[in-house]
Parts: sequence; structure tokens; C-alpha cells
Amino acid sequence: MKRTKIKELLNAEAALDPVLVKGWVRTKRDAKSFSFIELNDGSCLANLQIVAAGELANYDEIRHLTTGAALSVQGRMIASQGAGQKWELQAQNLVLIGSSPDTYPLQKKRHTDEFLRTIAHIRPRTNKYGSAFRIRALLAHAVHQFFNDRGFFYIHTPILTASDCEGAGEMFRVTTLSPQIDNIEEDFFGVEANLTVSGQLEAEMMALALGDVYTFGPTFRAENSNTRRHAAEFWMVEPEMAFCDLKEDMAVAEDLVRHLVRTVMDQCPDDLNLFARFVDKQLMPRLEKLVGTCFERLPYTEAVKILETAAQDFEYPISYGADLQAEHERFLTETYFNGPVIVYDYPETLKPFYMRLNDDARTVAAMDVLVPGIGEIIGGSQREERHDILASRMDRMALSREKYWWYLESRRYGSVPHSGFGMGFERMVMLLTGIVNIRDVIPFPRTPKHIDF
RNA sequence: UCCCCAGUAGCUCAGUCGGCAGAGCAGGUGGCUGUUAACCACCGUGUCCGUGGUUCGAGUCCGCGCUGGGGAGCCA
Repeated sequence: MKRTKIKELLNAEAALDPVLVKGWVRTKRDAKSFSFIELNDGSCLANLQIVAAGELANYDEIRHLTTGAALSVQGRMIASQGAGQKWELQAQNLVLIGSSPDTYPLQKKRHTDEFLRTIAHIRPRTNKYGSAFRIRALLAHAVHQFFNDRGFFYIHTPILTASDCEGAGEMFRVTTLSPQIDNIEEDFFGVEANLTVSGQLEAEMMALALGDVYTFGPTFRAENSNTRRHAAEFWMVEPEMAFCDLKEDMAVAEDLVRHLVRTVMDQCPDDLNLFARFVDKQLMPRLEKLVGTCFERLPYTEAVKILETAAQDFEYPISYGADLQAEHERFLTETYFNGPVIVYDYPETLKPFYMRLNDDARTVAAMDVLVPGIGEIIGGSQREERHDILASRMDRMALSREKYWWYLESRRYGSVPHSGFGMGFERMVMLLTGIVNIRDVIPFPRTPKHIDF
């Protein structure tokens, strides 16, 4: 007999007989001569209530079932006689698949996130983390759906690379040499190789052939960042669009955010509700605001003016030419506008070489999407498509023309205006769940000094 | 990398002024005619993070170290 997932059973319109379910015991309550077992199989947040009567042949074994044990239960699903759930399963045959000794670390009570991080192999079995990872999966699917619906092609860019996309951020070195050998020519690639910090440069090449493309893959930063918003390994979504200017780029970014929020609200109401109730009381109002209002847009120059005249003391002073600090971004999106904001046209000196120089020759066509609670969730730009301007900008930033010869060459043959952006996938999961630590939205997070599991 | 905070039972925590190491949950046993983080009774549990010091006496005060967390920087 084929097993039925609990999600399907709980959504059933009518009683079913017989059914087979398999899952893990979340909790058990005993009456005098029978027991209630809450069984969860991960298909949804809710448990299925199993009623195990004292007449069952192995009832003595059932009586000793512990939290975490794996079961196979066959029986009939009927309308529940108790309040609190629509359906329950009256067990006719209950088999213990895997027992769970009393050292099982999860209990039917709240644990701290810090403790659960030390048992990352077990924590997906909790309500909160189960919901977070189901939402994460749906979100990944929604990313593909969004781009596929708009005629974008999903492309794969290299994980191993010899190029440093932005000249910013420490990279993880990849080598097959033993530590004593320092002759790079003997290394696997014969040159210094690293894990990618962005697929953008390669994605541009693909956009200049396929039109609209996107990448969605892992990214690696060796920065010694110890914050709740940074991980050494994270996932990034990077669309790249030919014949697209900054304005259209911003429109796609806004549409993407809105699509992702709406999809999760529509398709994960139960999981989302857990976060709205127990993690962040302001979650639903914030999400509704994200789908319901247009993102505020303002040039960097105006953002600086607002910050300069703000009735608020900042730790870091702000003036034209200074980068926006976390406190400045937070003020704009959380206090001044109280909603999503896109800041664009940043001073040329603040941004990487590939961003397109504006006509004022002082700013580049860059944009950052800022959201309450997270800060920067998307960063993008129109790319410099004019060969000579790009080349001279690379010279000024001391980047080797030889090393990026292929990137420059794309500007020689049929170069066109094109734009793109990068969206931190984990930050989107944080935005959607109210989870404040990136280590809690990645099943097995990697941060400095942490690579267990 | 810098600044700040914390570390007590398997877990979550309390521990007053420096004076006998505590509770709830989890686990065990028994009870309960349908429970909802079930409930009731009883039972066990400690390198008080480590180390050095002050003191008649340190979980408590001081130094150093380790681990965890928060903030900043960097960024997504």
C-alpha cells in the first residue's frame, strides 16, 4: 500500500479508509487505555492525530513511544471526535520504524535558536525550521516561475573562476597543491583559482546572446564577517537583460520582490502564520505593504539631502560622495519612507568598474533596493556597454585589460545597453519569515570558524 | 577585525549582600473514558565554561583564556 502524505490527508473532503502514513512522533498523550500520537511527516506544518487503542497487539510498545520515533501507521481516517482538528487516524496497524531514545534533543517546548544551531542535523524537525525550509523551497520555485513566465533563460555560470568580479570581497582559494608548494604553474588550472563571488560577468555574455537570462546558484565570500546578515556561502539570483536600461531594471526588481512575496502569501499560509504569530508580529502588515505599494525611488543625491536634513544623529556623518551606511539605509526605509525604497545613480567612485557612467560623468547607473528590517536586498546596475569608457574605467581602477579581455571584447561585437541585478536569496527568506539571523534560514550555514555538518 | 553582553541539570532559566545548588520542561513509575505544549502524584540528575587570584569561605568579586550571542565594518 502506498503511503499518503499528511498534507493531503488533512486537506481531504471526506473520510478515507484505508490509509497508510509514515512520519515522526512529535508528542504523545496517554489516556487510561489508549493514546493520542501527533505524527508529522514534514509535508506540512500540521500534525496528524493518531488514535491508538489499547486493543492493538503492540499497545505496550506504543505506550512507550517517545518524541522523535519514526512510525508507519495504517488505519482509517475519520472525522475527529475531539475539538482542535478536523480529521484523525484510527490506527489498525502501527509499526515502529525507528525508535528514539530519551537523549533525543528536541522536546515539546521552545528551544533557543542558538541551541538549535548546535544541532543543525536535527533542527529541521522543529515546527519553526520545518516551516522556514518549506518556505525556502517554495521561494526557489517562485524565482524560476517568475523568470520563466517572462521568457528568461536559466543559465549556469561557473563556480570555479579565475576572475574577481568586483575586485571587492575576499575569495576562497581553490587549489590541488599541497600547502608547501607555492608554484602556481603546477596547480590544477596553472593559475590562481577561486570560488565565485558572482556569476554576473559570465551572465552578461549569455544575455548578449539569449536576451534575458538569470542565474541562481551558490556564491562564496571569504570575508571575516560576523553578523546576522552574512554567510560565507549563500545563494544569489542574478538576472541579466539585453536592451534594458536602469529604469527597466528597477521595474523588474520591484516586480520580482512583489511576485515572491505574493506567491508565499498565497501558497504557504500555514507556515507563514507560524512566523506571524511567534517570530514577528509585524510580519503580515509588512508583507502586505510590500505587495500593495509602489517602491519609492530616489537618486542618491536626494537620499543624501534627506539624510543631511534629518532630525536624527548618525554615528557616521553623511555627505555627497560618502557611501550609505547601514544606519542611513535603515533610516530611509524604516523611518523616513517606512517601506521599500530604491536608491539609484550613485557616485562613480563608490561603485565597481562595470557600472555605466551617466551623462553627468559623476554618477553611475546603479540601484539598491532597500527594505525594512533587512536593508539592501537587491543591488544592480545598467552595465557599461561602451568599450572605450569601460576600458578607461578599468585602467583607473587598476584592473587588468588582459585578464578581462573576453569581457571587453563583448563590447566590440554588437554591444548593446544591458542591465541586471543580484538578489540575496537568504535575505529574501529572512524578509518573508521575519527570521533575523541568516544562520537560521540556511539548513547548514557556513560562517567564519563554522563548517560543521 | 573592533566594541559590548552572556556561559548554572539533557533543555529553558532563577540563584538576594560573598555563607548548605534550585524550579519548570524532558526522562522513569503509577493514576486518569477523547487529549490538544494534556493533566495529577512520586523518582533521578551538576567539572556552576576553563584557569589563576582575593577571601575564613567564591556560582557570586578580580585577571587571563575558550565558547556563544549582539552591534559595527565589508556586503547580498
